[in-house]
Amino acid sequence: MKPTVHDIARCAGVSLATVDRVLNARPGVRGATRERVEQAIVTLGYVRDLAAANLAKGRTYRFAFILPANDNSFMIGLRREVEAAIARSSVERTQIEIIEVPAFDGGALVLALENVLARKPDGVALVAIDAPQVRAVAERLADAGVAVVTLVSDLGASGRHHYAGIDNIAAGRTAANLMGRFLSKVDGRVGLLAGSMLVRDHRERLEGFLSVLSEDFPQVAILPVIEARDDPALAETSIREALRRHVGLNGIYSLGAGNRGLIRALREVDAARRPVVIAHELTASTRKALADGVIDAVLNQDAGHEVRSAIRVLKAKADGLPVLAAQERIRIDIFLKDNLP
Amino acid sequence: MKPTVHDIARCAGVSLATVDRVLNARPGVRGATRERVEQAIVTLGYVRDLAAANLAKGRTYRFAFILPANDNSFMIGLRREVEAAIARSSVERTQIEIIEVPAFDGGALVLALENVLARKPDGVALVAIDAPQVRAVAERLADAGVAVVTLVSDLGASGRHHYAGIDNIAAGRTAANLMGRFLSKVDGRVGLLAGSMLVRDHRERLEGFLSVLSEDFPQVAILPVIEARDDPALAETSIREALRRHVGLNGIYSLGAGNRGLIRALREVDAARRPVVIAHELTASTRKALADGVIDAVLNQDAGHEVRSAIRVLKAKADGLPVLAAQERIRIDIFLKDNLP
DNA sequence: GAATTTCTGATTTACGTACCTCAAAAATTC
DNA sequence: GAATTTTTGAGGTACGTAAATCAGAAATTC
Repeated sequence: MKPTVHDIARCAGVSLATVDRVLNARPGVRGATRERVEQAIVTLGYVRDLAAANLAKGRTYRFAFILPANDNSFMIGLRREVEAAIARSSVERTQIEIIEVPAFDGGALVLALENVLARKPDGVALVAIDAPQVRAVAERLADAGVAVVTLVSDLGASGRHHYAGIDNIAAGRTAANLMGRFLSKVDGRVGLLAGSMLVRDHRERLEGFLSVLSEDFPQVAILPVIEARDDPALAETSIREALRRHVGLNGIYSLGAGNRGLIRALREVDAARRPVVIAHELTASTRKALADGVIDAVLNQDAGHEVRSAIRVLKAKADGLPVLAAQERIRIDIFLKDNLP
Repeated sequence: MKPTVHDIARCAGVSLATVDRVLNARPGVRGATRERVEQAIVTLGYVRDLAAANLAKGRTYRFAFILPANDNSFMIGLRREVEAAIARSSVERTQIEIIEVPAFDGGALVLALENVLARKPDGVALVAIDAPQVRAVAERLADAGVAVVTLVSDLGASGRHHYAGIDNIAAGRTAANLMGRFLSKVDGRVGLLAGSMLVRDHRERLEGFLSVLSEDFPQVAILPVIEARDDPALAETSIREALRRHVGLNGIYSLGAGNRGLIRALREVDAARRPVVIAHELTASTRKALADGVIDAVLNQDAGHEVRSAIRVLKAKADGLPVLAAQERIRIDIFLKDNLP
């Protein structure tokens, strides 16, 4: 039988009230007594029944999710997943608020975090921009006892308790490996389409991609990076132009979001002369492009998993519990046209 | 505020006892009254607080996991994950029993299932062999109110409530896609190494692989399938012989487990003349082979996720709750040497 | 050693649900 | 309409924990 607080009281020879004082770090227990109780807890192997404790406390976890007001499919999907979590909130004892901030705007993010700090929720999840000011506010939040989890894009280990997202260096390296092997011609020329170098995820993908390409596929030439701010229209014109200018362009790695424009530009090219294309995030448009053979591979992060994982971690941090690292690792999904879910 | 049983009682104008009778399907309530209560439940949007209910009931979920007594790394890892779940059982209100049966032995599996049926647990998870007799016992279990979940290898939709494993046809198709694209030579010859055609997962991988290869890469020739019963020693000699006999062999798809033997045989070949190799399950040996360039890609299913998912689903089924399909989808991980976790 | 402060024990209520008993009310049967 | 059965109400206890009160015991201070 699982030991309860009563068993501890009996084992330590103290009353229930004293056990409660020790367990909940309330004052009014002498050091010697406290140790006796802690000893009893260890010897009996007591673990607090979280369900019963939350019931007694009537606890609800208050969390804030700060999301960029981007209108690309991935961010829309991410928001939808947070909304789905809100719909489950009565069952999960959570109370989640979504805060939208302009995309790629460090100042706005800092302001939003400061507003959150004033309300002192149990935890915050944010799609980070890894600027020093952002990190500073994040640290103040952590100091104030608020659990901080970065989502999708990271902040560096110092600024947060946990990162719920993929390893973007590995993603870039994987893209390069696939690109190198899919390019049958040895004299490949590869173009790169990014969102913004302000966010860490894009920078890391680029870094990983370049390092593997130069190490393992030195014969492949790399063209200058095009930054399109995850904007479909901008991406479309840039790619169309690049395709026209660089006639030997036979590979494109799109490491950001907003692939609708890229795909539109690609569809204008003859199937036989289309470059090998690797993109990120499985959305309606990338899925269709993959099925049609316009895109060759999609690296994906599952927004639903990220949101659910972030909530689990926020809860654990709020309760001072450890997180199961293996369970919370967000994986890089690789989709070819044959393993579309 | 979340409505409680008290709110229902007040809203329906009945006593708490009557609400309880309706909620727990106890007899002694007139049809008209029952309807009034059900109406109140709907209008108030009541959802039973599972934590409180389980606390009151002192409930523990009794589950049985039937695993093949295979000694390949994947099955050992799977068992370890179930043991990890057992270690969490006091927190998760579960009581899990592991039952080992000889591998690839339908009769033994049937016997084990019948023993389980006699004890009537809340749920069973099994690595299935999809024989008619196995399906028949599984159906009897389901009829007896036991939740049945297949793990890793499926049984066909009729025999179980849920399948916690990857889509093996898609896995085979994916392997073929990668194989076709990785083989730079157009006149490839591909060898196939399987465990046993008795289990559905191996059959389905083979089916998917062959169909994509013949559709999209018709120039690739396929050699007869080698069945090695997931036995490393058997695999080693078979592959060594195949490599000697078929000098033009430049691709191998290992769709079963027990890759240690395959890898040993491969290491004897000159790096320059090694075939493109795609295998299943990330273990210590396949991981090392991947890092060393002996294997080119590994398709993996995360045993930890499968076990945790199976438990979540068994709980949901035991409580008559729906499962979140998106959350429980087990994904095909594709590992290259650049995205090893 | 008296006064004060600090600990500790005993007891109670509460969270939301399950499950039990007993009596009263209502409906049904004869 | 009396006897019977069925339905309903009222109330309690329990699960494991949190949080509170209040009295008394022990330690500390002067």
